[in-house]
Amino acid sequence: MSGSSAPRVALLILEGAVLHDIGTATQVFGPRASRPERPDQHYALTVCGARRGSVTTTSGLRLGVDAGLEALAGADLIVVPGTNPAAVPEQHRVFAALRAPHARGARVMSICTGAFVLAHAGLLDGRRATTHWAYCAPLAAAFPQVDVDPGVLYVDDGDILTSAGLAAGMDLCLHVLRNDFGADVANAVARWNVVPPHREGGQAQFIQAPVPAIADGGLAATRAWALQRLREPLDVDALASHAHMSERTFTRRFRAETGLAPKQWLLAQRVQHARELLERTDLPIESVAAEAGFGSAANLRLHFQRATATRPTAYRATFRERAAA
DNA sequence: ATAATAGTCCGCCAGG
DNA sequence: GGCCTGGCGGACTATT
Repeated sequence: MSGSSAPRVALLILEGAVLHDIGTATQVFGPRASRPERPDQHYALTVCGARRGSVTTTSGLRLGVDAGLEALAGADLIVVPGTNPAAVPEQHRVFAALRAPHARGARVMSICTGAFVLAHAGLLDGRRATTHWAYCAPLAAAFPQVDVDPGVLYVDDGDILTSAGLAAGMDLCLHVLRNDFGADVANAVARWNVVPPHREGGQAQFIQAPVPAIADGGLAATRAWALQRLREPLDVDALASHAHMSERTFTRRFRAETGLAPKQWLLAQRVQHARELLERTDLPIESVAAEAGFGSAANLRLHFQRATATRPTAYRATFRERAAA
C-alpha cells in the first residue's frame, strides 16, 4: 500500500465461489466504485482464478477469469470470496500462492466462507477470525488454533481480515476502503451502493433486521435526531424520551436494531464524525473534540485511539500525505 | 496516570 | 401460555 500508485487488489475466484461476494468486492475495489460517470479508481483490480479460464460460481453461473494464481504475486491486497468449504481442502497450489504474498506483507481478506481457504493455507493460525454464522462452529472445530468470533461483522487483524456472511463482506470492504482512503471516500462508495456507511465492526450478525438501517424499526428517527446533536451532551435518558420509551425498553430495542448499546453507538458516531473533521478541516484538535461531542481533546484521543489504533494528529497527517500523493 | 464519581448496560422478574 | 414492558440492582465503563 506504500508508493504513489493505487494498491493492487487481486480477487481470487475459486470453483463454487459465491457470486454475491464477488459482486461486493468488485463494487468496492473495482473501477468507478462511487459513480459511473466519474472514473474514481482507488485500486487496481485483477480478477484471477486457480487457473485462467472459466469458473463456475454459485447458482451455476459461469465467469471467465483472465489470470491464474500468478496474479497473486504482485498484489497488495488479496480478496477471497466465499466458496463451498467442503471443496477447499485439496487446493494446495492455492494455499501456497496465498502464503507467499502474505509473507511479503500483502494483506489477505476473506468474505463469508472464504475464511476456510485462509484457514487451510495456515494464515489464520493463532489469529482471531470470523465467517458466516452457520460455519463458525465447523471452522472452529476444524481449526482449533483459530480464535473464531461468531459475534462480529468482521475482524481486522491487521494483515489478515475476515468477514461474516454475505452482506458483512460489504462492511469489511468499506472498512478497508476507509482505512486506505479515508471516511469520505468510503462514505461516497457506501452512498452510491445504497448501503449504510458504517455498521460497527463490534457486533452481531444476529441483529434483528436482516437488512438494517434502511427504513427499519422505530428508532431510526431517534438515531437521526441524535446525529444532529452530536456536539451536545446526550445521555440515554434523553434518547429514550425522544423515542417516548422507558430507558429499559429503549436500550433493549436499540440494541436489537443496532447491535450496540446506545452510548456505545453514540461513541462510535462521535469518533466517526471526528474522523471526517480531521480529514476535511484544519480545525485544531480541541475544536474537533468539541464539535464531535467529546468533553476534551484528551477524551477524544482516548476513544479515537481505541477505535482506530491511531491518534488524531497522526491520522490527519497520514491522510494529508495520501491526498498529496 | 490514577482514582472518585456519575452514568451505562443488561439479566432478572413481576405485572399487563 | 407467550409476549412485551419497565423497575431494580450490581457489574462495568466513561468522564473528570
